[in-house]
Amino acid sequence: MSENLYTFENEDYKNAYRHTSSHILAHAVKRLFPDAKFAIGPAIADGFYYDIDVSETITPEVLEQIESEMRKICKEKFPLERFELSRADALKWARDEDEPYKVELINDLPEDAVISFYREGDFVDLCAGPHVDSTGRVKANALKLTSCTGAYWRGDSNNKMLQRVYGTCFMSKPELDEHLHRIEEAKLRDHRKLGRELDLFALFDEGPGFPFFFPKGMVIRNELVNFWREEHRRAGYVEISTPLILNEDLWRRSGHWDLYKDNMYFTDIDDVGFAIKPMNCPGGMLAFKRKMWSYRELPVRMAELGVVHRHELSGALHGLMRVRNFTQDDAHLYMTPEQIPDEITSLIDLVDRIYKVFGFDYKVELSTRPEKFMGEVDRWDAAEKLLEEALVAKKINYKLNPGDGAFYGPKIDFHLVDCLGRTWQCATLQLDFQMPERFELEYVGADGEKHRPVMIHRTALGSLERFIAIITEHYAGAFPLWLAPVQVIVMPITDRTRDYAEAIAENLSNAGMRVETDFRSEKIGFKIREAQLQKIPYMLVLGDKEAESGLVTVRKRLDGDIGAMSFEEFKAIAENEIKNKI
RNA sequence: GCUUCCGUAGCUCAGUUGGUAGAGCAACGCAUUCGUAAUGCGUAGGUCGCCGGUUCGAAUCCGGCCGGGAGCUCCA
Repeated sequence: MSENLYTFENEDYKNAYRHTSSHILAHAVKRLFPDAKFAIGPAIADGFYYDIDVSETITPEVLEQIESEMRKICKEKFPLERFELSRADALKWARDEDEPYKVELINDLPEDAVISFYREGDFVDLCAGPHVDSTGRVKANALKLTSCTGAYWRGDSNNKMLQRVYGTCFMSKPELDEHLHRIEEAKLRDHRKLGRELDLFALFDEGPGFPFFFPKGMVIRNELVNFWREEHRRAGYVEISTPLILNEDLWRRSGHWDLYKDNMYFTDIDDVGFAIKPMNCPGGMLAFKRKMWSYRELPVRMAELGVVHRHELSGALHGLMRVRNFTQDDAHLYMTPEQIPDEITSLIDLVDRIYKVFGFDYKVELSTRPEKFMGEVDRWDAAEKLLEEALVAKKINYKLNPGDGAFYGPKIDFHLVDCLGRTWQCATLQLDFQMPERFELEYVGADGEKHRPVMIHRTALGSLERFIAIITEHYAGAFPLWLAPVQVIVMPITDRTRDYAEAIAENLSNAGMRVETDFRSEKIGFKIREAQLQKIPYMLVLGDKEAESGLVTVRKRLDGDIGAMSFEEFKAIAENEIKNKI
């Protein structure tokens, strides 16, 4: 066996170690608050948690008390002893201990399950294990409780909310410190902070969930849209635009009224009910239905940068990641059934091509029929199979999310990761047999008969807002040249070189570059500092030497001073960088 | 929406047991003309999120709203 068996390089050991920590947590809570009832307490990616039902409110001060009690338990070095009970005895234990959540858990175990427990000192917990052999294995000084929040029992908002205590632990204090330091570093690239510092975008109290974009944020947004348009033009898309507000009847017909009403905003026009669109598809259906289509024209790929409004729960809002007003880079594809596999495959390729430009790593998930759904079950099964086959054919690793599909069809989602490791759904690809039925979409086939097309809903970026949030964190605000709001800042060292600097700036501007000048009577070090903090990719430092030689001295955001060169040479470097999006 | 914490100048934050507000940065003005991450001096800026209550007196205590953070639920 490897000598790394008892280190965190061994995932099993790490999980056992952290799982033991969660037992120690429960043990400590039990000592301090004997009336506490315990739910579940697993190891997770960065640590562990335990869901607890206890009358005492667990404040940060209480968290510290629990933490020091945990340290004691570590030092008391209780061995962890496993034992098994019959179902009847296990239930008797849970009832005697007055642990109603454990009773439920035991009752839910399969008929043939082995019901095991772990004992450490006088604390016993229902648990499948495994654990480390002693509470003394857990390093008392490398343990930290990080937060306490609410969490519904079994993740169901109809159930009681318990208190979830999160903690983390490592095998040594330096590793814990490093972990905490990493989290602090990550917070520095939070898009909400960078959005304010770089003057890109913000949310105000006056519009919770309704984001503002400022001039520099709009540059990024527009560059993104230009890129998006070019990629879609090449992929055979046409672009449309549909209204923000449409008659209520349309939403009844689409099924949104029945299944999505709680998330929609409404208004009246001349006493007639209208809805503000939460999705672009119904409008897209009307755009498709405007004329009769021939099979020769299919597949039709209609894209739309659609502004949608959704009444998300206030607690779900999160910077630009989760808002109530956002622009989906939507598209609806209409095709014959035979064309489905090719279209799915080329969509997966399109998303991959786009994400590669940003150097993203993404996770793929396949979501199937939800509880609230439209249509027939066998149609759903067929659609799910098609999506699965496409993923398998492309050899893509994916996670299955049963019951997580849209109400009109199953979907493949692409998730990107934010600075704190949370994942956000961006691209989505949804197969839909329902809308074409509801809206009676038709095309004329080779046989001269009318047929019903199949439809795919999809986004590539997901929403401009979320995507901009993700790239802001991904680049930590240091956007590549093609996206940078200010690409070059021209800084004369003294007023003597102001005219020269102005001329250079004008030439750059005429060459299509986004250029700013800094003519303030500040020292060059100060100007550079500010430009660095604004993460401007190129700084041109122009003094007497440059004015005389007709050159420009270039400073790069990352590499510092890269020396003097001709204006043309600099322009060529910059243009190459922009063209290749590096 | 739920649990919990929070809300003081544009930003980051002080403000001791209730006695009606302070710093740094930014802004503005003046001086400085400087070679790769902070020149100096000065000026201005706040109904302490909002509403109500307790009190002789509230940024501070209590209640209700609004907004935010973390998480749960839900989702692009």
